[in-house]
Amino acid sequence: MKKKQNIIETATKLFASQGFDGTTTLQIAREAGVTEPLIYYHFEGKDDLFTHIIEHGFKVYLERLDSLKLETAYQFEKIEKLVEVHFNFVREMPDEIYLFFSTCPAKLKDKSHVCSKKLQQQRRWLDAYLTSCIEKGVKTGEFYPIPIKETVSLLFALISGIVRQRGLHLNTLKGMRITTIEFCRRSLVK
Amino acid sequence: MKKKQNIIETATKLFASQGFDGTTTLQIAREAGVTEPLIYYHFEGKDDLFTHIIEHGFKVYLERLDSLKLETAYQFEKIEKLVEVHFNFVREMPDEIYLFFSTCPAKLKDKSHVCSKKLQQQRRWLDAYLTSCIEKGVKTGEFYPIPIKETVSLLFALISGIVRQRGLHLNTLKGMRITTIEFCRRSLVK
Amino acid sequence: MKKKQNIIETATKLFASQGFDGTTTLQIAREAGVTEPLIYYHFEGKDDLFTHIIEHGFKVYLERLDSLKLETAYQFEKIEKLVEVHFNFVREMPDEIYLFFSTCPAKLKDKSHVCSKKLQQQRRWLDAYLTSCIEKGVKTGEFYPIPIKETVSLLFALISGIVRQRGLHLNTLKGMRITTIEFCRRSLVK
Amino acid sequence: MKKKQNIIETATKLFASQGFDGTTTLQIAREAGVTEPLIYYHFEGKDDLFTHIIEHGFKVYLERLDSLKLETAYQFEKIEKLVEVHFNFVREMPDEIYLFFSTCPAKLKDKSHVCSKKLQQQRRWLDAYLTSCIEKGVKTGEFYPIPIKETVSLLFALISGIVRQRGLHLNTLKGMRITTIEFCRRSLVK
DNA sequence: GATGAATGAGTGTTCATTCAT
DNA sequence: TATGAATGAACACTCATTCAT
Repeated sequence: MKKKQNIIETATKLFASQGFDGTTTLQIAREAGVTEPLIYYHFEGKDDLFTHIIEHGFKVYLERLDSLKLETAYQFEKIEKLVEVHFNFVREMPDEIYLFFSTCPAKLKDKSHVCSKKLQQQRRWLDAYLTSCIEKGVKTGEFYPIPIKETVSLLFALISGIVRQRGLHLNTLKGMRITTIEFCRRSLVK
Repeated sequence: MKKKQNIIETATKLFASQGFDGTTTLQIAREAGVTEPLIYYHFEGKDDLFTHIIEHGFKVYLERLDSLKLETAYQFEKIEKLVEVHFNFVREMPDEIYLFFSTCPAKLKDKSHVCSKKLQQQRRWLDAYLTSCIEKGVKTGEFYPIPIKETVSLLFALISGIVRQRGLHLNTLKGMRITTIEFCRRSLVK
Repeated sequence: MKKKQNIIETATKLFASQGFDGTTTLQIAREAGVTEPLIYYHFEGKDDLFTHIIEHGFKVYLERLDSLKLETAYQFEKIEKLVEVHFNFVREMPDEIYLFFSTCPAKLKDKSHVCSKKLQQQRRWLDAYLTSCIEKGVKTGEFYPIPIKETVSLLFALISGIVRQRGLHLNTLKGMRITTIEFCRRSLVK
Repeated sequence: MKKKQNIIETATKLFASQGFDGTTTLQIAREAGVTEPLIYYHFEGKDDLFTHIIEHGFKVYLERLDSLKLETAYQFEKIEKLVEVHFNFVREMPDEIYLFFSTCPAKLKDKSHVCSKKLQQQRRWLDAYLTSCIEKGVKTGEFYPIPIKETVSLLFALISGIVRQRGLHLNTLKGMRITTIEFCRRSLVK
């Protein structure tokens, strides 16, 4: 059973660093210290292995997101928490979150593919969360009178941009977390 | 010569939508209405075709970036221009810019690869441009006293996040351009 | 022990309907409700399982054939009995007899293979039986003066053709038995 | 283009002697003196190659059958011609006709498969031809008053049995042709 | 008796690439 | 320029079989 875990971890790392198409089952097997057929004993195929990784990582990710749904006095606090969750997640599971945000878009073409569905679900979740935050913040006067949809989209882009950077190990500055939060605060909070 | 152009355009579109590894030379040939060997007549191989696309797109991209090096009274104006250049570029050459920002990172592993070099060049250019801007802005008091490196990194993440979104056609709101600029202005300018 | 029987019955059905090469041990195991290694506990391998089926079916088949060796007043009665034995056998053990007559000939290439030997034995038995019948029938004037070898071969072809048809469920007419016998009678008996 | 023909001929021979599942593409390639990918250049895959063989052989076969549709004074003449066509065909294209009559029934399970369709077509053709013959023969008193359907089925079984024998090289007697015809004549014609 | 985990050797198939024309 | 024919190397995947338990 340790070998199955080996396969999963190796595959996650390789998919994140080389893409799905750029990673071969032989490579996964070798780096995991197993033979190729074992992958097919534990999973239905390369696609299924990928799906398993996405689904598992996504489950953990969603649990964290759901823990954010507590009431707060200020809307910005919710945005702050959201940013922090992503910083924490990318530190603990950098490959998984990188896959959510950067999977080679070939996979996304097939709308019925599990990955496609999960990623849409993620997008909808963040959208709903951010929209609610900003709408309230604008209404109560906590935030500047800013366009809702555009700001949601922008925050999503910012978060995914940062996650991608970290996933690629292009940005390892310690102060990013606080800088990002303050950057957003000045933009949003009156 | 029209066929060569066909190959380039088709390849650009396919690489952007399916990734480098997910696109075959046969697919490029068929969609471009030519035969496979013709690709090898015009280019040394699949890698060379990809390189050509990146280099050409990059040349145009750099020309636009270089046109920004004019003196301005305010540093934020430079950032504003930079954002605008990217919005323009992604509208005119969505596939090319998507490739710069999102190429499946397999290619990036080989640091000596032309693509890798170009992309690093891009990063250095933006880094230098933004660092200079923000340093000056902070020094002159135009900007808040913010950490330089982190803010540069954040702006880079924001821009690449937005470009990716547009490249994937996930975000087609008209107000994004002005919203983005105002978002940054409030964060940076006192 | 019921599981062993399950394996045998499932394998017989699958070999007959899909051929030896078209049937996998996994398929046999699944449809028999056991795991693959159990097949290897009871048999030496796939080949051995096949051999066992052929040999067992052949034993039953031969016993029936041997019961025909009783003396009869008329030679045609012996042919009639032979045809009837095959009609009975194909009704009771359709898969087994189908395998004798139609096994994908790949197996037959290896002349030393048990299956090959059994099938040759069958052929020799039928050959001897029919040759003796027809020779006598012709000599005594019961039959028309027909060429021996060719008629034997023809009757063998007819029987195997009918068995194949039934094994493939292509021919389920009730009157086939009597029609076949009368067809042969008119051809043979003066 | 000679190589394509090589592939077809080699594959025909191997499919006939080892079955579809028992023949590998590598084996076909080697015996045809080509490399495996060439098979995939000329055909879509192993299935397509098989289909091509069946379709081509079947076309020739049907052309011969269609040449039988001439009017004759006696119905038995039509049956005689039918038997002769099969004897000729099996002498000239033994592998092809063997495939029609003996293809591993796995293929036949998929009713939509081209092979399945062709074989059904063959059966319908022979059925219609023989039914018409025998009905007329019985009505005019040329034949004995025999059951139509059963006799058709029997003749089909006889022909396919003989073809199988010859395809397997189990029966190479020269007198088979005339013996078969006379056997049928005595059975059918008053 | 019975099984979950594992594998060496292959299987059909695809790919980027080449070559003769 | 342009292509039909061809291939070495690799690919995802399957198979019959084994072994520790």
